[in-house]
Amino acid sequence: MENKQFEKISKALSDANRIAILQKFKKKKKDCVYCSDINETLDLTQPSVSHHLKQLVDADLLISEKEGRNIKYFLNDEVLDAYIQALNLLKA
Amino acid sequence: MENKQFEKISKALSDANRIAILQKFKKKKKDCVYCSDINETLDLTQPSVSHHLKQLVDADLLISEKEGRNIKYFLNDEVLDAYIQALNLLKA
DNA sequence: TTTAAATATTCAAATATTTCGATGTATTTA
DNA sequence: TAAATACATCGAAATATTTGAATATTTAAA
Repeated sequence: MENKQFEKISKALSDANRIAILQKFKKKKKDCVYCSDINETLDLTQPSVSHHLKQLVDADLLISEKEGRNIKYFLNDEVLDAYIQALNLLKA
Repeated sequence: MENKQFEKISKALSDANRIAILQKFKKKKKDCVYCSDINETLDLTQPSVSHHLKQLVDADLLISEKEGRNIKYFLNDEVLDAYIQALNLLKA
């Protein structure tokens, strides 16, 4: 993984609200989470949530999929694994 | 690992200069790196390098040890592993 | 014990990020 | 087609981060 992508992912992970978003995937026991769910959970306005989701998508940590007027998000396990691998390489 | 610590580590990892610092540990094939080495490598003034090193130490990614008027840094593998574990938990 | 070397701290400027109100766009429903 | 719903974008304010010049501190050497 390129340093630039590593930096971008780290930045995406460096905010309490975005961490909370990612943790929703674990708690839900479903593989997708809806934008509206996140809007309800976080104590932020809709534009702020939209901004945070965009950062996660731009970092490729989340994959978004349109479903009518809703948006579904999926955790991108491949990118998460690649990030973990890059971290493991630091220990070499 | 607490979310707060996870956030702090992610933030520490979200800067190109700090990533370059961490990669010096791999490249050197030695387990410690001196402050002066990093000052020579990075294209930044000494106070800026000092600031970045402080962030890595504050996030517990680096352990610092005084040696005369020099400072030696060690990579904190335990914290790196704990961070990796927290990332793996996101996939659950 | 003065001087030099290595690193830290302070302060301010530049830049980036976060947040939200207002508004725009797309899609569904009435 | 008009209204409502879900989400995105814009613009601005508040806040945080990055950077370096100046200076302080600590330790070693002369």
